Order: sequence, then structure tokens, then C-alpha cells
Amino acid sequence: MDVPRGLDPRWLDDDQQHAWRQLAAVMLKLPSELDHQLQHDAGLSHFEYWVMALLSEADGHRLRLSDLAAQANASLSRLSHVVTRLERRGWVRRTPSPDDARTTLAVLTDTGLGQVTAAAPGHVETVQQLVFDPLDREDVDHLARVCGAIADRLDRHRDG
Amino acid sequence: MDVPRGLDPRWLDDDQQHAWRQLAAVMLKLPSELDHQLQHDAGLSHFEYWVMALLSEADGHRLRLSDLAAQANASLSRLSHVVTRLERRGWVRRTPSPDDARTTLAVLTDTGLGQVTAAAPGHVETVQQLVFDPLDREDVDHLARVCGAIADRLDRHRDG
DNA sequence: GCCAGATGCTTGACGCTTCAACAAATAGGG
DNA sequence: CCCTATTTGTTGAAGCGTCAAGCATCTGGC
Repeated sequence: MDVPRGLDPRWLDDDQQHAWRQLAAVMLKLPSELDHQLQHDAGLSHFEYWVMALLSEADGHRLRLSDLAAQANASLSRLSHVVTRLERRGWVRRTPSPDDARTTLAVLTDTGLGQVTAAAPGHVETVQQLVFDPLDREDVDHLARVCGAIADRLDRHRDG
Repeated sequence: MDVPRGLDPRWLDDDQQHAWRQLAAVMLKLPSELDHQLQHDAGLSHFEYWVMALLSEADGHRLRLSDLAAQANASLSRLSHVVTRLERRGWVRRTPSPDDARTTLAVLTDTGLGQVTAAAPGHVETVQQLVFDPLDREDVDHLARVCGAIADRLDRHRDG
């Protein structure tokens, strides 16, 4: 990771150390809680829910797998596996794209739409309780700003 | 998830929606980048690094498995598996506790200490680049405050 | 037009996490 | 004391993500 030889690494100072631990705690625990609630109440992983929610918002309830992967922040491989599983349960089906024979569209079925719709209220309530209840309105702005900056940096890190 | 019947769920407003998407993006992508760097440069997952780093800071380079699990925000089962793998590589060993015959101590070996020490500069540099470089000093405060509030909420959610 | 490289997606093996079941030791109430 | 409930930890199976390899299709320069 390009540590200049002969120079001290840029260690984290106390503030950074503290902030990093809090962020790491959220990264570790929050996904597990969300998975737990959704699994228990709707038989879905958080990622499966996210994918189906994205499809439910899309025109014609369908998206190219690549686009879906990008919006879900996932690898194409991961998405392909998940779509296969959702397909087995009848909530999503694959359709060849009319424009480009390479690309596949994932389409949310009516049953699938019903599934997300039913799961949504419980999931949103959990997000409210775990993420937003402990925050005031200013905090929400800060959260968006800070995470937005990091997320941008992460995007550029991939190709840049 | 206790959605009051007959009442509308507390849907996310636009600001919350936006903040939630940014946070989700960070939760999805940052761990993967950290794992990638550590795996490539040191043959460690981020979680393995985290565990060994915690041990390296502890008195006598040792901690009860329960305490280690709590500090690492992990289940006991997950930790037990990881310790087994680290033990196989000679970086950690298990020792029975002198006080309580139920508890096991994980001890970082000298080789293990060398391993974390060698991995640290590269890892810290990555954290600086991906997390703190896009933030100014105020942002770091906000990050700590916001994630601290969420992390507290998550802790209370488990037992409370 | 043709062909090399790029793009889009799938697949199977491997490794890690979770979950449930279990075992051993301790603490606490009667 | 004893018996039960709790704490601490391990294990194996099942499920999911990553990785590398592979195939089909498209694009762009010649």
C-alpha cells in the first residue's frame, strides 16, 4: 500500500482512532442486525431485499444485471448467484435484453413485488430504530456528507 | 418489527433516504477494500487483523475469548473458528484460564506479533486513504459522534 | 468485412459466517 | 449442600461471497 520507505507511516491520531473504532463497530454490527430482522420476519437477507427493492423502483420492474450490480454495490458474480436463488423462489426471472444479446435483464415478478412490499414496513421501521432514532436532523446531514465523501473515494479507488 | 397496525409505517424522508444509501454504500464497499488490501499484502482478512491487533494491545498479549469477541464485535462462534485458523498458522495459541476452568485465553505468539506489526503500516495507510483523506477535522468529529450514537443503539438493541 | 480486445454474464470450488446442538464448569437460590 | 440456570466455549452442517476460469457477444481499427 505504498508506504514511503524510510518514513514513518501516517498513524491514526487519537480522534481518528476513536472515529475509526465507532465506524468499524457500525460496519460489523448493523448488517448483522438488519439481516437478522429480515431473515426472521420475511425470510430474506438484507442484500436480497436491497436487490428486490431496487428492481421494484425501476421502470418495468427490470434492470440489466450490470446496472443492478452497480446500484447494489456488489460484484457481478455475487449478483448472479443471488438472482439465481431469487429465481428459484419465483421472485425474479431473467430475460434476454432486446438490444444486446450479451446482457440479461432481471425482472421482478408479481409475487416478488408482493414479497418486498410486505417486507418493507418492518425493514424500514428497523432502520428508523437502529440508525435514525439516535440521530437528530443535523446528524443526518453529517452522516450523509461524511459517508458520501468516503463512498466517492471508494468508487474512485477502484479504477482511478 | 412492531409496526403499529392500522398506522402508516415511518417511511424514510428524502434526507434520510439519501443518508441511508450513502451509509449502505460504505458498509458494503469499505470492508471489501480493506480485506482486499490486507489479503494481498499480508495474507490476512480484516477480521483476522483486527483480532490480532486487539491481542497485541492487551496485557500479556492475551484475552479471554468472550472479551475478545465483544471487543471485535463478533459472535463467540465466529471468533472460535478464527482463533482455530490463526492457531494452525502459529500466530495465536489457546491457554486455559487459571481463574475459571470454563474460559480460554487467546495468546498472541511472537510470530503473530511480528505478523501484525508488519501488516500495520500498510493497513493504516489504507484506512487513511479511504476513510480520512476525504474528510476534514470537523468531519472526523461528526463521524465519531454519529457512528458512536448508532453503535450505542446497536449494543442496547441486543439485550435491552 | 474481419479479427483482436473489450464487455456481460455464468459457473464451480473454496473459504468464511451463521446457526443449532452440544458439553463443561460455575453461580445462586432454597 | 444440591439442583437448576447461566456462562463459556466448541463443533459440524448449511449457506453465502469471492475468485479464477470460461463462454458468448459486441466494438473498433484496419
